[in-house]
Amino acid sequence: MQSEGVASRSAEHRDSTRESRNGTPHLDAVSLAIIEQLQEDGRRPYAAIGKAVGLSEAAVRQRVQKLLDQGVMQIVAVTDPLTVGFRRQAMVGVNVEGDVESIADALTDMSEVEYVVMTAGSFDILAEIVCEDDDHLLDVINKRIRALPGVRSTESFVYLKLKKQTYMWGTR
Amino acid sequence: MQSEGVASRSAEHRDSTRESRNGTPHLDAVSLAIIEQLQEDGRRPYAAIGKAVGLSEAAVRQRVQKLLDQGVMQIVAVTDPLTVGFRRQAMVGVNVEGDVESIADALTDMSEVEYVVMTAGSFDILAEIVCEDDDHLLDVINKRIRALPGVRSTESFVYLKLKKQTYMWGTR
DNA sequence: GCCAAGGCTGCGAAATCCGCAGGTCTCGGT
DNA sequence: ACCGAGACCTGCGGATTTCGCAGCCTTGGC
Repeated sequence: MQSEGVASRSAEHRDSTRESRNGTPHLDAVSLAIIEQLQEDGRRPYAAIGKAVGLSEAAVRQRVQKLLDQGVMQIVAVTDPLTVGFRRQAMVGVNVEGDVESIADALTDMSEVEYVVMTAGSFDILAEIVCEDDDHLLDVINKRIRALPGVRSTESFVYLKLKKQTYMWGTR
Repeated sequence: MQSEGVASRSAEHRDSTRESRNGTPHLDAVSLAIIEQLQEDGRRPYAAIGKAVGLSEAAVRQRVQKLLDQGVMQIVAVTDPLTVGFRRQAMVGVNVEGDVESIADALTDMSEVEYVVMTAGSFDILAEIVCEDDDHLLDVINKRIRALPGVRSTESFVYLKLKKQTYMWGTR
């Protein structure tokens, strides 16, 4: 049953999370509600979530597991690295000539890069990087990122202070 | 099994999280190790974490609760709003004349703003905003942000595709 | 109509969470 | 020096939650 092959047969039974064109699943209202619950508290018991969204404990558990497996969401601890102590952080705007996506992929492969997004505007890509110290930061930006073939230019914004960080879209 | 814990029971004074001048607590190695565990899996059982860091289940539970209460970390579900479906996202660079922090606070108060960071570079502040649709996005940027007294200029980067999003500083 | 697949429910059994009492250590006041 | 307060840890039961699985229902293909 581990088909997972290309298999894209049109055979499409009903499914709370089915694939659309690029492989990103479409979510129904119940899954959205479950995610909202977990955005408030990632450790909330399945039974409590079930009560809130109108499903049994087991059903919630299965759906959560599926959302996790599909990579639609992740349940994790988030912190402000600056608060936690060591490390330098910065956002880097990148301009690319040629294939933007391949550069984005290259950035994604770097362990120091935590966040990569392709954008419209005066930057093609924004990447957030977390480093040990200034030397490390400098090294990543100047030696690694600027060295990528296709990178036309970069601009850096070193983090001074994180003011807000939430994950509550949908609940307001 | 000699729990290879991180705890070094001697040199350390008491109080695993004590305040420094700005109110941000200083964390000891054990708390860092606990956070690392929860960055891998926010639902990992306390007993398993305890085994990994060399503490009892109850001790881990107390520390996690404290870290949560202090706001040092949060355990939540994170998603890519673009994947989840609706909503437009953008990063906005802001230039300020006068008090930067008060503008940052004003941005923090907006529910559409999920992320605010003060930076060094050609922007004073970077803010990530999540909106219902293009109209909403336009409204927030032009009517709300630009209207703030002290905002000299803004530049927007509309998100096209999120490529990477991790929370694993410290584990590499 | 029949069958396969996906999803939901309803159980026990196992594991986890929770609250609390009791012990140790350090600091600071008397 | 003595003693109390505060912070932290451990060790327990008991309440909850998680887990795995069998069974039922519905949908869509053949």
